[in-house]
Amino acid sequence: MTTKISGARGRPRTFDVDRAIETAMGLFHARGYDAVGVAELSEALGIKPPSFYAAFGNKAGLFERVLERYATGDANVFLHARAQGGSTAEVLERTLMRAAQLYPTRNGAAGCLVIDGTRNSADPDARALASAAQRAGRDAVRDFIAIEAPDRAEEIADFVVITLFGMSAAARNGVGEAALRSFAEAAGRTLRREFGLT
Amino acid sequence: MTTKISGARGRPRTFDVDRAIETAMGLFHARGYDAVGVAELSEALGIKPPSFYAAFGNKAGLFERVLERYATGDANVFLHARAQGGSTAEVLERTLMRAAQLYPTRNGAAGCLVIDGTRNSADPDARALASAAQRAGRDAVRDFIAIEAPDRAEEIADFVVITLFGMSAAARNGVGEAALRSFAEAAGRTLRREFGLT
DNA sequence: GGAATTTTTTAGCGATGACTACAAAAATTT
DNA sequence: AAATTTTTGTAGTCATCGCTAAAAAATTCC
Repeated sequence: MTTKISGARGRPRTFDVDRAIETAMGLFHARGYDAVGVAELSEALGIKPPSFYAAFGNKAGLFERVLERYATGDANVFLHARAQGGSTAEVLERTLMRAAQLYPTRNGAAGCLVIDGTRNSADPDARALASAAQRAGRDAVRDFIAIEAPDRAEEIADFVVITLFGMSAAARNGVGEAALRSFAEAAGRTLRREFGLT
Repeated sequence: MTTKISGARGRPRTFDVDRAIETAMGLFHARGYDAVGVAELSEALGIKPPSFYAAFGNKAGLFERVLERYATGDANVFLHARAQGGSTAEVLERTLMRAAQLYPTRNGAAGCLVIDGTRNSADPDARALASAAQRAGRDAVRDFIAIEAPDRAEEIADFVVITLFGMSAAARNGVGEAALRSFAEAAGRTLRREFGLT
């Protein structure tokens, strides 16, 4: 159980860092950053706290890795919606519809980890990490909108992110996919009607 | 400083319970239930923990009093919007506009205490109290909508509360009144266009 | 095989969480 | 004034928080 591919010296790790990040992601997503302690994380990862700190530095260090993984995976609804192409309105509508599919409770986790993972957290480091990830996501949406509507990009981006905030909070409160879909569809129509997007 | 109106026996209280509830409301609203400890609450109230527990039973007991006060005051945006009369759409639009005015950060607190005060909380009692208050608010909105649109009351109530969720989360993230207003106005127009309310 | 390196485990650190036993203090009742 | 009732402050309780010192264990390099 200790065969390691890399030729690194020293005693090899007995756990998979990538799997550990996935496990931690599930816990943080389900219950929020503060509510998941290092003791519980270590237990879930099958390691002892010193191994945890040797691998990730501290709790916020693991959270940073988790957010990085989260933001580059399927959970980044805008990134994947844009990759499918189409008009500005089509991409934004698809973004909202992907959120409606993704946000409802699955394996105990609901909503968006970046949006709600550190809400009410008492840890400034964790909050800053989530804030940075959120700003990056918002900037990507705004820059994309600016291609078609540079003058109203900020305004439209606000509308999209507030819509996602509502859907994430609702999902965390147990609202189901059908209601989220209705909300997303209504918001999509508003993007065309109110902001004149095509 | 110990004159008491009531003819109750025993040593009189040296602090005002009503003022204590207001102070605690501000702290819970600004930072969330879990992030405000009993030690900090006691300090802010100018009392020692035993006086705290004698007066409120426990931390959740104080939170219950806080929520009761919050839900019967100006923070209950729907209650006050309905009291001003008007059509269904007018009352719901006014509800959203009041939220846009009320939710931005004031004295460190932002958004809605009932919606976001226990988000990610590890305390099941506190979560249940906020859930009950939230359900009561939603039921009031739904019952009001049902007078004009009984068949679509649930659907429209979902739309309204998800909109409020988004505005509360956005306000807690620092979004200002102007952006909240735009969002509320767009949602108000959706209520008329999509749901045919007058 | 011995030295060097890295991760592991054991066992705990100090700080803070919600909460409380107990007795003194301050009021009313008799 | 004495008894009763209630609140007060002192000084803790135990559990959990994030985190770590120290040494044993498991690998590679020479």
